Amino acid sequence: MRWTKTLIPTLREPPAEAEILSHKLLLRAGLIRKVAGGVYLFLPLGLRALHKIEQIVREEMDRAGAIEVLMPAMQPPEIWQQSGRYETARDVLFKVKDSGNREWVLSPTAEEVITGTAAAEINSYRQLPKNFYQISVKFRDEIRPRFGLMRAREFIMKDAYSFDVSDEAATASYQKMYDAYARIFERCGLKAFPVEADTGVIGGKFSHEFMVPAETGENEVVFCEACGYAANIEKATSGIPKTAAREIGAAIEKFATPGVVTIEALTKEPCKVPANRQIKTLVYIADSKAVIILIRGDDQLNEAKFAGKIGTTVFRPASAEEIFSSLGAHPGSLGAVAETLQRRSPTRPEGQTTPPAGSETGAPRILADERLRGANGMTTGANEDGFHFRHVSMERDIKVTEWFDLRTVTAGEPCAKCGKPLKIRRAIEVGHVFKLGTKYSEKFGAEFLDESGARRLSVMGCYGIGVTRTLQAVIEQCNDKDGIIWPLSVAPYRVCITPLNVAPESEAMKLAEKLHAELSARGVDVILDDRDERPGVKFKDADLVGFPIRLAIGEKSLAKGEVEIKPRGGALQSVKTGTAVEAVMKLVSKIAAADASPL
RNA sequence: CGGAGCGUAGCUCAGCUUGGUAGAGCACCAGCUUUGGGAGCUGGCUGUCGCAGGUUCGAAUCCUGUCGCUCCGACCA
Repeated sequence: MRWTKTLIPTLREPPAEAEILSHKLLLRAGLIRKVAGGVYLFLPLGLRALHKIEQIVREEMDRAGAIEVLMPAMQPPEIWQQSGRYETARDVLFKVKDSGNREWVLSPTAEEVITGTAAAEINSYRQLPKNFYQISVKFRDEIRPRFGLMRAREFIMKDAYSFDVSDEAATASYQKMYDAYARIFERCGLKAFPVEADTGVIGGKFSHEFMVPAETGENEVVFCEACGYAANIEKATSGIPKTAAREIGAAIEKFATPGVVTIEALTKEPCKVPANRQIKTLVYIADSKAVIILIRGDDQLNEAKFAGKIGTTVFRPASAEEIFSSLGAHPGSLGAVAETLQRRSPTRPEGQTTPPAGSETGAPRILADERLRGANGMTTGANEDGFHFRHVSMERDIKVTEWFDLRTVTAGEPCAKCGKPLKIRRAIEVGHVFKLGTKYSEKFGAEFLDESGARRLSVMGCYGIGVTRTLQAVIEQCNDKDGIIWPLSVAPYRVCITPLNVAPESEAMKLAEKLHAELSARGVDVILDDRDERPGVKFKDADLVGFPIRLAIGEKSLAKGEVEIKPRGGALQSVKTGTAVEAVMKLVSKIAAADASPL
């Protein structure tokens, strides 16, 4: 390819729309352009890099035994209602209407379509296992798209769906994908690592996310360097001890706390109650009902864990008014001591716009964090503004409906497996594998007949890779002050030939043409910078775009019968013109070996 | 959804407070010079000042509305 034949609109200055480095580089290097918020155009160079990643994904998926299909981006809402995700995923589901006012769903993933297809087409255990995958445009109605390709409304994703005869077989399929993912990201030059993850709106039994460490990542990962434990903070647990029990038997006692409405304030004079002896009371509205959450004063609620326990994704913190109408006090004086709840629950003010909080019996569900189990001598709000209780015993004074792990792990807590201190760092989620079980098989009747003629449900798994996000993650991880440093495997072109004189009859240009032809013939992606620009401009652009190898042909070295070969970010070497092609091939091998070196 | 900020040339931005014929740098075009790390000089092209209303003799500038973009928040009572 010749530079002047394609379009590489590099920018000297980063556009104001870009905040993080990889986004700036995507724009500056002329890889993408924004068409609308969260919606991007891939320019020729960006598309080439994207295709390289897609090809790696294809090769590894094929190698793992998956088969490629292509499913529609627009899907009938009925199947989404059938799976239940029309409701549970409604916040992210993109919906459009056609001219006949018929509604369509723009697919964020394709469990519904593929499971329906499997139900129709797979009838016998002889046809299993199967793993279908596709690489296609996906849609999410993001509340707030940001960071370029990181969180976009429209993006490219590889999604795969496995069907197996048994739980054990499904676990094997899961493991195959897990291994394939590790290879895929390694081949893309990414230092990605798997972490235990929450299953979110996809549902399922367990899952792992593949994470690329990056300060700009939107996920937090808890990990243990000693034993290798790693989990998304939404899922992570630790070996932190439960709250120590204190004097048994002290009677519960109300005391005045005028103006004290925060955990922090209660720790100070005159109350002086340490945060770890306080019970924090939170109120959420889940499926239009109030749910009380109790966690220790010095802990923080983990909403993802909470969401996983209550069985609905439709929830939000209650407003101060809702809280007052259901508990009789404002935030800051809340508690779950049984007598203060019974007093309120059965009757409710007339004309209330908010549905009465609580279950049929009138008592709200009370979910408590495991760390509070058995705690006594605690302090909590009295459901009366300006008053708290002390000497509260979890068991004696509070009727906890369910105990769960609801708190968020913090750095330094002991690892649950080995006891060493946990660390936390930010990361970009580039892949996610789920063991789904039979959740979707049941909804769509994906059954088959086993050897004995019995009807059984397929056991499923699903597996996603954010292809466009992976592209940006590569840039986020591979760059320096001058621009991108592409791994060989993903580079739009591996070699950039830079003649400093581009006059057609010049010796430099003739040699450039010859080397371009020879390298192309050897199967190397190569671009010839035939622009009539000053050397500085061409070098700056080559660095910005990040070609792994630059081959410069200037008068000075040409006079010595040499050309210059320089790996991006590495040392320049002069070689005789006659050996230039071999030298480049050797350098390609060397870089390839370095890229593939153990992480 | 709440809050804040910003919309002026392809890009980065000034001008707005105090209303009076639209600006700079880079980019682009032409010419000359230059030619190994984003060159210099001369000349030139480039605008729905986001959009719609309003105030005014006159609006990029003031007012209202609206759309878009960016950031923060939407657990920690």
